[in-house]
Amino acid sequence: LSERIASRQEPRRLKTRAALIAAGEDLLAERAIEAIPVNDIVERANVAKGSFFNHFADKDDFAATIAANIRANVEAQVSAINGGVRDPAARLVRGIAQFVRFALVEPRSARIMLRGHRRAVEAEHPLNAGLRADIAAGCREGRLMAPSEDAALTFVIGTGQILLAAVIEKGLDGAQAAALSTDVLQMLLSGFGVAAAEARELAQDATRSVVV
Amino acid sequence: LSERIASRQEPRRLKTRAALIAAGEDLLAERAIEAIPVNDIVERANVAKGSFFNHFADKDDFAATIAANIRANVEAQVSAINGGVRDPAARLVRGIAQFVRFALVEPRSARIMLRGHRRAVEAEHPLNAGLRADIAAGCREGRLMAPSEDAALTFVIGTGQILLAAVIEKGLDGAQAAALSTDVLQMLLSGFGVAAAEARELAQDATRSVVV
DNA sequence: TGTACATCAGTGAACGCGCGTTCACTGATGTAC
DNA sequence: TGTACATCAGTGAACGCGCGTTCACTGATGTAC
Repeated sequence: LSERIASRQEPRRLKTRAALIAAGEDLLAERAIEAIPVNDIVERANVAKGSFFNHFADKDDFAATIAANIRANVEAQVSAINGGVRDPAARLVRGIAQFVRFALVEPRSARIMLRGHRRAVEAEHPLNAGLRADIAAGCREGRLMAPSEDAALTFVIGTGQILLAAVIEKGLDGAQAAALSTDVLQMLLSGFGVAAAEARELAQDATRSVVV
Repeated sequence: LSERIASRQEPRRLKTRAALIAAGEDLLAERAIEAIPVNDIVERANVAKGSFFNHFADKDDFAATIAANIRANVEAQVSAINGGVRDPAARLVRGIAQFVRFALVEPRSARIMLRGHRRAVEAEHPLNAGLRADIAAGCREGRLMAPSEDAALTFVIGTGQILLAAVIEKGLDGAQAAALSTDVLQMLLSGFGVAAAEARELAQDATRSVVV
């Protein structure tokens, strides 16, 4: 939105900005933006208070910027993991598995995402649009069975969210997260009418290739 | 905890307290406690600022009291709806359907519950303890099939949470909520290995008797 | 290469508003007689 | 029933702290010559 003309001091500027954002990610992982004084942010970033307002209009702008960064990050990871994978059933579980991996690799960001779960159910959310397409394709091909597309989407989102929450809140390690994800994703595919044995295999493949 | 000796002025006291709590429920449904000034609470409750601190130690105490009330309320409703129902599969979907009904009947409270979703995954949560028992019984009897009890519990909680979120955030009416719940609960039971036709029937019974 | 300079991000003291909390006082309520 | 009283919840002005935000100034950076 606020595109700025590149300046000679761009590197200096970016360094300060990055420090602020890193501090914000640390603090937002713990509590909501309303409960975080600007003082805490700049202190952690080792930056003067005034600098904060050189970079962000206000606290809400700051929080929104960080949330948008994270969302874009996750979206990119999920769509990357499915590059070249055609089977809609595999795409579903691989996408969720990548979501879980994100929680393991970047727990700070995942925590922030979990807190701001507002628009998670919305159809317009890009992550959800991708899911919806996979579900629609799967139903069309007869690969997946679901009473309705809306319900299927809701069902999948719920599964993804709860896995994210479980990994973060219980502090699972990689092995535990992989085990739980495999079992839950198996149940998810069974819910779509995939036979138990194949569901397990697909779930295992997804978590193996992704969670490690 | 802080049991107090009954006084002559108990009714007067309770009236003020109820007004504060009602105001708090209105406001907490919109935003977190940190973002709600005490001024707003007492103004909406038509009560002097000082009264707030006659009743609650501080803002956090206030928010915690409201959250505990709501939780107890939901727990009572869910356990009531399953009185006399034996079949674990039916108990699962009826419990979740009651959860959805709660979102329809008391959207304010449901919104607050959704916001404070912190400990939702915890096994010790009474709602989850009940679920776990039903799942364990179902697996023992061969009525339900799941790769692990933990995964099954996670799966069910995720489904319940996402339905609550969908009803609240999309503002579904009773019919829409019933339709979505039926479809999602059918998929949930399929995930537990219940045959499609029977899963649909159980899901329909649960939402019919409960959501209306 | 060295020096003077323009640019622009960084700085932190200062401001004043709004907040949570306190407390001396008011007055409503039920009781004693 | 009526009146004096004790109790205790309600009241709201006052307090002072901490907050978000501003802005005049500093100094780092790259440029011109």
